[in-house]
Amino acid sequence: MRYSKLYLPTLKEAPKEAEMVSHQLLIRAGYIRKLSAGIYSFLPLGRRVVRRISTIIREEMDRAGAQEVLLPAVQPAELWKESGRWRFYGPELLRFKDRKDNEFCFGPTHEEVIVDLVRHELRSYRQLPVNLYQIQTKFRDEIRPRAGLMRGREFVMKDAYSFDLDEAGARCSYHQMVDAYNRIFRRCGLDFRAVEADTGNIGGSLSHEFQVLAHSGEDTIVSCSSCDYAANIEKAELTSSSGDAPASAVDGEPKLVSTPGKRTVDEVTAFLGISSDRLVKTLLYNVDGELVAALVRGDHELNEIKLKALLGANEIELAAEARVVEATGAPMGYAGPVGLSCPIVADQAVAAMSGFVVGANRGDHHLLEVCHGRDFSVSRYADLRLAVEGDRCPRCQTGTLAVFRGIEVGHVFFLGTKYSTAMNATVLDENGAEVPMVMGCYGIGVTRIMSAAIEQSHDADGIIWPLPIAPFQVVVLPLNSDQPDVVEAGLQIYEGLQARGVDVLLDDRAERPGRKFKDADLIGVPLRVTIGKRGLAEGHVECKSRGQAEIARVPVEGVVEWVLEQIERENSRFLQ
RNA sequence: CGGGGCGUAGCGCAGCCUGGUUAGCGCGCCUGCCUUGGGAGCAGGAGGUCGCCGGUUCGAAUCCGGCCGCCCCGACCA
Repeated sequence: MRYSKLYLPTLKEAPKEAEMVSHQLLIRAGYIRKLSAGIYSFLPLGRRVVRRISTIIREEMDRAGAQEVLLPAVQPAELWKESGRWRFYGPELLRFKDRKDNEFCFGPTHEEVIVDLVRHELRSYRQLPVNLYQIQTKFRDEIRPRAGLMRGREFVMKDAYSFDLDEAGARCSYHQMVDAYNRIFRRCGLDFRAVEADTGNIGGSLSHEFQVLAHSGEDTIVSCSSCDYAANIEKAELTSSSGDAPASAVDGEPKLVSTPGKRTVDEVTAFLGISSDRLVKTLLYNVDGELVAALVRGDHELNEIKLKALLGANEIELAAEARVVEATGAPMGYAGPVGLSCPIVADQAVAAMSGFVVGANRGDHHLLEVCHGRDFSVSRYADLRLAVEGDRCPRCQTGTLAVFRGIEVGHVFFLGTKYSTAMNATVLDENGAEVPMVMGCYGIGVTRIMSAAIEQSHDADGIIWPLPIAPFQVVVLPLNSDQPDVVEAGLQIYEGLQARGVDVLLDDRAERPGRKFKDADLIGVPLRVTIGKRGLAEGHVECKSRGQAEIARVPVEGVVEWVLEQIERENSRFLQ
């Protein structure tokens, strides 16, 4: 491709709306433009990256035995009513009516459509397993779209759905997808982790997320220092360590102490001169309408997902201030378990404590030397807190957990028969019995990968694409557009590379060198061939990798080989 | 939805508080000259419903009210 013909508007300054690096660079480097909140156009460069990523995904999905389909984006409400999600999906589902007043939605996901497709055709266990996937645009009316492609409303997603006769088969399909995903993200040149994940509202029992490691990631993940355990922090289990041995109550009774104006853990512990692990936080939750108190040690954070699971609740939220005041008889900040009438659950670490500090359910007062069992009773102890750096690994019990930030680029779910049962997608098994197919679903955020790759790989000058997903593999810069020999050499190298199947961008603009360098760095093409008149006079050009400082002087006739070698080397790094 | 901020040329911004000539600046764009190893220089030029609607006023980018859009934090998120 010749730069002079490329629709590639680059910007010197980032639009103020972009805060995150990947967002700024995607706009500045001419990959995307915003149409509306969370809705973007992809310019040629952006389109190329989407295509590169999609190609890798297709190759690996096909290799894993899945087959590509293309499903409708617009879906009739009837299907969603059948699965029950028309009611449960909420405002994130973009709904509208056609001219005949029939209800539709723009698909945020395609379980309903795929089940409908398959239930009419798959009738026998002999036809299973089947795994169908598609790559297409989804729309989710996010509460708050942000960070460009990272959390858009409209986005490109690969979604796959597997159908098996039984659970064992479905598990096999699931693990095939996990393998395929590992290959896909490795081939995309991403530094990522597969982590155990919460299944959220989609349901099911087994789930993994694929998280690209980046400081700016929205998700927090933990991974073990010695075994391969890794999990989203929402999901990370904790076992009670030896330090958490149950404490026995000592004789005595709580002491009421005045703590004027001290509400937060920090304020109270500083005021009393104690460390925060000597205090127990009392959090009042509204659990499906009922009030429940949850206790965690002062230096710990409650994990709401664990609390929700423990209580088997549909909906939990921190109780509103008025409710807290009503239940405790005290202003916010002074809640405590002693004398509370609602059920009390506590983190297992609290079980190991005795003689601790809690709120007194009285304004400006706390209680010292409180013991559970003696001063109040806990209906259940459980693992309720958020994991932190250094916690013992729940799997191997020897390693410790490290905390990372991640960007979720893929998510696989073992669905079971939730949708097949709801929508009556059954086959006959070998005994002639009608059984619901066992499903799995597997998503990859194609456009989000673009953002994630940039978050992970950029510098002050711009993007540094991993070679496998770069819009071009090489950029050729003839620096002096007024020197026929320089222009001619550039053209020869360009054509030579094209002849070998290399995706090459020739900067044939009559721009000054500085601008060509700046643009090349900004758009992030991994390999660069620079042709200057002085070097050319000596028969060489300069070859460089975007992410590295070294410049190799290569004879003009050796450039094509140099590039091919680099591509070969890069690709082998990323599997293939 | 709660909190905060913003909307003036393609992009980044000033002007608004304290109303008053043709609404400025930088980048980009066009023409010419010049220049060609890290976003050059000089000269000339084009480009604006000041987000929208209404109000106050002799007069509104500026003051008031309503609405819309966008960004950030939070809640939320197969």
